[in-house]
Amino acid sequence: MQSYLEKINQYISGLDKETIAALEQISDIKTYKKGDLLLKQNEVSSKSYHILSGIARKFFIHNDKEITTELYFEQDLAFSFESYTLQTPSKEYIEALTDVKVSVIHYHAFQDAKQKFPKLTTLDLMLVEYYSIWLENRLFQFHTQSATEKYLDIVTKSPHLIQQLPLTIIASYLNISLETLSRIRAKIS
Amino acid sequence: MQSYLEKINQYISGLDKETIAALEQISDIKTYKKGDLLLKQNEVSSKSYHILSGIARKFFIHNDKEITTELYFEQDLAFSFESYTLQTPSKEYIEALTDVKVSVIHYHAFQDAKQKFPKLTTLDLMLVEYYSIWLENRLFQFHTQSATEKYLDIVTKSPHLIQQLPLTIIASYLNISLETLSRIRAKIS
DNA sequence: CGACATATTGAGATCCATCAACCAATGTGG
DNA sequence: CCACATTGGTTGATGGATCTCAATATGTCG
Repeated sequence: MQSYLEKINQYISGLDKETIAALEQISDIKTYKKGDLLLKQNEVSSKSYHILSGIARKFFIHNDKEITTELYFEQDLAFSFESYTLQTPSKEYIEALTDVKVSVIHYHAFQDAKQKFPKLTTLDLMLVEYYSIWLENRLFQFHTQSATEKYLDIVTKSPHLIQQLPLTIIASYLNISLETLSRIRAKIS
Repeated sequence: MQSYLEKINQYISGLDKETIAALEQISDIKTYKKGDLLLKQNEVSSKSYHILSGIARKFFIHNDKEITTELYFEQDLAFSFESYTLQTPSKEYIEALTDVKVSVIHYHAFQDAKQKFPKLTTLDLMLVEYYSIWLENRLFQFHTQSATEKYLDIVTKSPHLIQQLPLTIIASYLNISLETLSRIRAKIS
């Protein structure tokens, strides 16, 4: 997986100048404040946000409970996949968890660019493949791991999550209650 | 989602003869008997199986328990996504649940074909997008639904599952125990 | 300081898994 | 074609993981 990200980055580095120029031309730098919503529920996700700095999350509300589906750090690509791909209303919100700086590309601009620069289709494919594998692994987690195991997993594999995010968000990302998470932490240390 | 499948099928219908011929040239019809393994754990998933008839499933074993991750019916595409994409050993098995007839395409043959027929890259992208959305929705299920809700969901949305598969498989697909599923069914009817 | 968000801890309830016994249908070898 | 094994499903008893509700503590910021 790590190496697949490298492969993607290599692919980007190897793009011709025209393709890169086309990408830059349709990109737009924006900033958001902590707490701002980059995408609201029922809105169509018509832009992709490449995180340049800061942290964001994607979440939805079910039975008055917030469930975090993805956390975004520097270099990540944020958007609601289903909404973006089908151009239908989003079930999810995207929220800035800190002040955030992003590079924005509009859906339609990117679709057009793919027509003119076929290498962007290949890039798109690689990115979606990467996301699919990530999704598969997350499903695998929910299929096999207990609350404690899920927590230990991010402690070892993604310690930056724990250092930079409130437990409320972590719990909602692991789909366990804040209380359970608190108890797990007490027992472990 | 339904309509996205239609869009994909339309795209295939609209392909030029050369592209279609190239696809057919690298396809191979094969049959498997009920119980046969189309892919074994630790094997690299080097072929995709387009199901022409019959039923198959993908599963892995965790703590001596089989967990079914996907069910394949006519027209579905069967392979272990991560293993196929990264060409690394598969965590999962693919098993024929009935006698099965498939059209097989080798990974490398398809990669080559994409080089020569760029429309296949677009097709590949659409298929992976479809799979990502499917994965997102499955994750959504596991995040939000109880055992009973998951069961009712397939009763209403995929009744053919219940008609054609033993409860053991259904339970393992919903990630609940066979006993729990049996009790849910008893309570409902 | 006061107010609001964040985290901890306790008690009780709930969902579901596990273990075990049992039943029904199917099929196979002698 | 019977006897018995195998597969698939049901039902009961029990326990564990985790949720919910509620009270309390800690932290942070205007």
